[in-house]
Amino acid sequence: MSSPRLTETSYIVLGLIAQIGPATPYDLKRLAQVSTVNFWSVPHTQLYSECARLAGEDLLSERREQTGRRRRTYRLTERGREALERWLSEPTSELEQVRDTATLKLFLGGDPQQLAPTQLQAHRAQLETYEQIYGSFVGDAPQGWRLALEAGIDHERAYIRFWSRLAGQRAREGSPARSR
Amino acid sequence: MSSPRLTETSYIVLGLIAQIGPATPYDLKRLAQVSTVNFWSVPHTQLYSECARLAGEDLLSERREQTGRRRRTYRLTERGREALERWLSEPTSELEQVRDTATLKLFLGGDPQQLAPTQLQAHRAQLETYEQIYGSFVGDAPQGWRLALEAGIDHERAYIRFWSRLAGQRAREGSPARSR
DNA sequence: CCCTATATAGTTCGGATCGAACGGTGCGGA
DNA sequence: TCCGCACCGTTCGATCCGAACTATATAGGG
Repeated sequence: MSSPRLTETSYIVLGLIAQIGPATPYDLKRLAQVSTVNFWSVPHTQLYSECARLAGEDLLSERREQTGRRRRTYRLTERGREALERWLSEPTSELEQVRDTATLKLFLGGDPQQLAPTQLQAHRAQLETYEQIYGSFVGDAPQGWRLALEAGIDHERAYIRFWSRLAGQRAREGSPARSR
Repeated sequence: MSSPRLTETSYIVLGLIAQIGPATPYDLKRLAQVSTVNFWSVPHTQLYSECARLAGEDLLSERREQTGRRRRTYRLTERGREALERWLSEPTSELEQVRDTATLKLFLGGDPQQLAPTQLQAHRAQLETYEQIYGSFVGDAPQGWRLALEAGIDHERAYIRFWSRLAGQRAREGSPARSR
């Protein structure tokens, strides 16, 4: 049991199982791919190790098939549900962490005019994907899913505005060949 | 020399040195803290190891004080500058990666009304910081710095709009006690 | 009924990343 | 002189990450 030391990844596992019921790591993997990826990416191998770890902490219970693939199915324990509820009810003042290669290039001196078209295309495609998913939620999706997706859509729109602005700008002031 | 295998972190190092001239890892650390953190965070220990690695690849040259702190100062080699220029001139279609604890809580069922005030406060403070830095750039900051910061400001505004919307909403539909 | 192709499911392993913690160095002031 | 703090640099173990691989199930063709 010891000191739990739960990370965000732990709560993704606990939280998804809470929403969909008993699941295998593989189920979680597929689910994470379409839902969570937007604001928290987890490599799939970690879902396997994380489930095992949480089972060791008695936050999940594990049942394993005796034959064939010997799949492990996990479900929430009472302790697990408590830990999740506790975490969910605490607000956080933590800010987002972002890693964006294109902005980095811009920062280090990349040419806006050259970067913008590619980024615009990528972000427009992403926005379209999100909107499609959003459209497929009728009333059945949990509130949290809708809200998180709305946040993602907002951000894609912000990126599109940003890169559009750069694309639409004449080569910008005399731009003295800085640095060196 | 071998196969360089450069990561984004590598280019941050090369790029910052290109902009400010010869520097120690400690210089880079302080600089990164105030400039890059917005769209790419690098833990400071990695700056030390990364500089050493790049020197091994002949992309940086290293000179070390013979006495006292024995600081290592790095400067760009010709090869380093070429590698940097090559990377900067390639557009990328990669999208941002985000990790945002608050959105995660929302997604997993956290109460919007409860999360919003804390997030609003945090994002407002962050926006203010950015705007202050932006104000301190008169005309002297490189174009990339201004643009990257503008992107950061756009995103903070998006977050503020988003959380404001949630804060300002009556406890939302009957919100059937979903899940379980 | 067997063979192959494809989707599903799970694991291994080495390298990259991370950050807490620690150990020196230099300087200003008592 | 020597104390204390800010500055500077590094070590180390833990975690994270993902490419690559193995194994299982199933469906369709012959």
